[in-house]
Amino acid sequence: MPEETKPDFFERVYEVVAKIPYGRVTSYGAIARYTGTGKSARMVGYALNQSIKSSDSELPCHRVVNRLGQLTGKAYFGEGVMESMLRQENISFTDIDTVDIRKHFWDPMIELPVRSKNH
DNA sequence: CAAGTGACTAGTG
DNA sequence: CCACTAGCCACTT
Repeated sequence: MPEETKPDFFERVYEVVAKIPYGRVTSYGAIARYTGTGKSARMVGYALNQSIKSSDSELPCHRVVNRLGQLTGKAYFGEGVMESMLRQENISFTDIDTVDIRKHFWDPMIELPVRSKNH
């Protein structure tokens, strides 16, 4: 029987998400670009969806929002859970379902050290 | 195997 | 600003 044949892309997404600092948020597209796939922002959300199902993921997937700061994945956390988690981290909101992404945006392309082959 | 779906985004008009 | 399109790709029907 086939085992979990997850693409490496999923694993790379998990690595990046695990490094999002407390009190910061990033976007699906930003993660997609950092992992090298560019336009597959949809798969980032898909990967997180898979991880959240295995409850012991421990990934701060609540810190991932869309490019406008909207909590497009809140439905997968339970009622008001995502908002609560973000507010607990002192993240400010500009609307009912929207965080102030300009203030809290964390771009892995900038903030994470680029993996160079020379190290 | 074809068609539909989705936690997205950038582009066009 | 709004509506629509194309690209993306794993997964479901």
